[in-house]
Amino acid sequence: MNKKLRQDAIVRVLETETVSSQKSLRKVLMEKGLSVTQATLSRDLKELGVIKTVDDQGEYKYTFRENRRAPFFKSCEVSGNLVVVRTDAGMAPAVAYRIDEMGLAGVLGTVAGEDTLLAVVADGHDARQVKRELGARGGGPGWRRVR
Amino acid sequence: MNKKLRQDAIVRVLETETVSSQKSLRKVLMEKGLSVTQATLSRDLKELGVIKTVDDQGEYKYTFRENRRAPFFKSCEVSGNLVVVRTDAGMAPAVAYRIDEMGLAGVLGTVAGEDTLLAVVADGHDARQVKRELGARGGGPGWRRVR
DNA sequence: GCCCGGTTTGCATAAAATTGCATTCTTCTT
DNA sequence: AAGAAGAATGCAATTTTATGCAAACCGGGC
Repeated sequence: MNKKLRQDAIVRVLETETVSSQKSLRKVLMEKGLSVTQATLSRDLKELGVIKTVDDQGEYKYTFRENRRAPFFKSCEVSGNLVVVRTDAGMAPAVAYRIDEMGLAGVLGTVAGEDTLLAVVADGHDARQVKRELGARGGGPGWRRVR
Repeated sequence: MNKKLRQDAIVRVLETETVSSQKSLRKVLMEKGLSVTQATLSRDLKELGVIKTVDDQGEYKYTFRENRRAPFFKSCEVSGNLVVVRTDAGMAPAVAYRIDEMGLAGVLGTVAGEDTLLAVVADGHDARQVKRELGARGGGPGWRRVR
């Protein structure tokens, strides 16, 4: 599909350059050989959760909504009845706390180190389901949010 | 000054109602007896760091940039050569880690409980200065950011 | 292949936001 | 109190963004 391609390109552009209008974003994309209209960009940006913010110099600039959300965790994998969650350095206890707070079905408890935590899943429950639910809550960059 | 009054009102409105355009924000303010033009609102919103986001229902809505920033800490006080920082539940270790990372002059080390941490300041250094520097980095809601 | 449902896109236009400029209001200074 | 410098605001015009609608496109079943 062409849409995904284009939206990926948009993400890449916004991550590297400062863009302050859909018109100029369009120009950049055109130069990369991606032909697209401003109308489509408006829809893409809405879909991607891109917003127009004001930077330090007081200029308008497009950025990702996600940016501001605190990175929640970096990865999340299953091993047997354990869910292994990696976080930013020092964040594991905080994340563990949040997970406890969520009260996910089947989670017996969590143990946090510095940048890793384990969630222990009860027998009879599926750790992969827990992983899925954590995934839905989203991680940091890399865990592209599903809408 | 009238400007502050108006901007405060804007903050209050955006905190309580869903507003999706400057025109409708204007209407709300007018009803509250605050006469203002859309142009001024554009400037106010820019100044306040208010941005147009997309909510869960896929509708446009104005919100504060600050919202998305992870609450860093809730309060920060000095007692002797200690800086006492209160955080959200479970966040203290993470915040302590961040503070260590900042490498502030005069901070010998930090000790974190669950929602409170202490930063120990060396003799000859001023704990109040450390507090000031932490404050500059900003806390969560309540620590209104200075621009 | 051909038709059907859905999704995506462009076009044109409406809606919304930003800005230059002139005017008014504030705050100092003298 | 008068005047000057700067901030704030309205107005009008421009620029930017959003969207209704129709055409183009895609994937699946027949």
